[in-house]
Amino acid sequence: MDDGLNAEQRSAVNTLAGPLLVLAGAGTGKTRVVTVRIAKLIRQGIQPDRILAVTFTNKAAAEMKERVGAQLGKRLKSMPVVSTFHSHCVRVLRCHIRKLGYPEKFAIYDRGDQESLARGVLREIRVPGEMLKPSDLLFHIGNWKTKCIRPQDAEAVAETDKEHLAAIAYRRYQAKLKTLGAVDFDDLLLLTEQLFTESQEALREEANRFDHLLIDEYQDTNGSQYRIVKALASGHRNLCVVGDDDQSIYGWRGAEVQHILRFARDWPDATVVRLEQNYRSTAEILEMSNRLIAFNKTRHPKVLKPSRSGGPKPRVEQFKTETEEAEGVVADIQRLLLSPDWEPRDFAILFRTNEQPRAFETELRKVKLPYVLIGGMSFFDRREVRDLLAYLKLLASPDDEVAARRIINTPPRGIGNKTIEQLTSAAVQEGISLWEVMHRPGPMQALAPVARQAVTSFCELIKSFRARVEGGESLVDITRSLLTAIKYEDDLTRTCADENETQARWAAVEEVVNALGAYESKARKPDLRKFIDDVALGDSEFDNEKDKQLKKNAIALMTMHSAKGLEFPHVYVVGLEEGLLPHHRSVEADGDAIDEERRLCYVGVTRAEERLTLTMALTRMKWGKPRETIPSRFLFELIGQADNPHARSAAHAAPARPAQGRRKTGRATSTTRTSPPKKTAAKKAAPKKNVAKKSTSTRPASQRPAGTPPPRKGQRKP
DNA sequence: CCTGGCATCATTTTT
DNA sequence: TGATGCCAGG
Repeated sequence: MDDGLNAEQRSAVNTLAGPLLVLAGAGTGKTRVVTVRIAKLIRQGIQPDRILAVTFTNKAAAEMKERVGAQLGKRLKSMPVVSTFHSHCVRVLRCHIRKLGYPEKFAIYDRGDQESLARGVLREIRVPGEMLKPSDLLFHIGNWKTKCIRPQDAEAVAETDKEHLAAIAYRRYQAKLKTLGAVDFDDLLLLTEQLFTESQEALREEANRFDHLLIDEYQDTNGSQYRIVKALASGHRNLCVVGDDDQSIYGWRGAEVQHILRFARDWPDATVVRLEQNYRSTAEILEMSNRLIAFNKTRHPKVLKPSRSGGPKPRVEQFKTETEEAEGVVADIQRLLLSPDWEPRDFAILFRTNEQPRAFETELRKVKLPYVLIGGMSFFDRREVRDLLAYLKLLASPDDEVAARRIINTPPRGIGNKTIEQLTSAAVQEGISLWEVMHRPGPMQALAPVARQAVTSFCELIKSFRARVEGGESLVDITRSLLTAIKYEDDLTRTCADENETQARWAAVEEVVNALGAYESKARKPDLRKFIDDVALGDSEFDNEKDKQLKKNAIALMTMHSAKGLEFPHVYVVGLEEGLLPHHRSVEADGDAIDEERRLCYVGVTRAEERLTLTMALTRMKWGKPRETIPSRFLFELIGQADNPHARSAAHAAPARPAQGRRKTGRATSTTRTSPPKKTAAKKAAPKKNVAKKSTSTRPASQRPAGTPPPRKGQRKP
């Protein structure tokens, strides 16, 4: 049954017991190995539902489920549990969170909710916006949470004024979450971890639920996840982790490559299997990729070996502006699409930041090529979607203050800021929720009669619909009638500039209703809260939509982050410029930030199966102003001076470069390049490169001005 | 209380 | 450039 597996893959599949680390390079058939392995476990008599596979994204989970299903046929009574960390933690917490003093029906706050909450907290403690913005606060809280620093300890570690302020706000934020019976994304992990340390009973119960634990994308686990994994696996020790340290791109979210790097130390009897045979990309693409990633200092050494030969050479293209970059790329795609070999879905344009796709979108629209913009959590950020979800949340959990605030006066029903202010301060004083305070005679009497009336009827509205939910009526019906009751469509008509916008927004509302309908018809026992959880965790019907989008025959536009795990015949990695691909935040940060950017770039280029195009713009609009750019250092690393005369000449020219500072980029690290690699040269003139091996090992020291800040640690191991 | 206009502000990646 | 916040007028 493991026919067609190579030796490496086979050994990964056959090590069924004990700790196993699979170091799977890009395009080495990792998913296949994992699914075959799971299937094999089941064939050996392991109960499917005693296997827990944890993936990083919902998409990956869905895919894995599908493939395991395909391997085994549908006649299984149960299926392996495939879940993301976050979803699994929700499941665990729903059972045990009482032990931590939270209500069983806790609400999950997404980013938008967090922001509202943060805003409220800052208002309450009267911190003016210029001293600490909600996003700043969340940034700090996020940092602390990923480092497991509790609110009460944050002040001790705070250094700057902002941090001290944030520490105070953090206490309040966390306390508030708790009284509201809500948890944020980080809490899901943090609380699970806490649960496991505080309750042996809960830990035992959860750990005993499975005999085999499998973690995909292990390089992206953060501290909490790492400890949760350890806790769950230390009993049976049947832990299989799969990942590629070279593709660790979530350090900013607390992921630590160290976890995968030291797996063998954590589990001394671990088997380590390397998958290096790449089935995805042409030899030349791989050569570039290998050469690039070799500049990173800390990694499990591995070199991807090609199985494909031939194919067009990877190209580097340089344009004057980002508009021309978009035009150039799109024109190239258009040209290729003339051939019957390719269709739109074979193309992907990968970028670093979310402002980049704009130019490509307009261009693609202009020439009427179908495209999909993946990611960009735009859908849930849309006003109308958030509004409707807030109503649903309020129906599901009465104390959801953030939701309440959002829709208490949407559409306008005569509850203005002043009223809300009064109610809030009363709630703070009495230490109760906004919802509760609306039922206290005292604070209510203090309101102006008109406002009081408005508040009362709002409460009635919510209560009546909540009763219908509890009565078990169809959620879709309830939602439809709710939308009618609040005259939401009228409100949209009123507030939108034109009819198109109204329609678009209403369509989004309908989409939510449809998703609810889909959920309702699929779920055995539909539960509004579960639906809302799924939406918050990105595990909803919407994602199926997104997946369908990907399957739509369209050119894919996405960030390199969201491209992980995907592959396309034609890949355009765009915006290879200093400050953009090594993002300036990473350039300024010290430590391993640049290495992560390099990994990101590596992820980008290794998506390409057939043909890779790297592009950059010589000037790029920033904040409405055109700004000169500098070619990304990765460009030089990718090309490899040994292979390309222009890259070589660039390297030779380098000694001149330390005479820098003429271009006022303000950063000492900037290399004052005057002649970036010429596209034609890179494209055509590249001589046959049988010298790749040599070129990987030596990055001329001269290429980077000596002694410039980001110390080149890029010495690769022998 | 609501709205629209003006100013200001900040620019990464996402479960 | 675009998103958001604040203020003044309705």
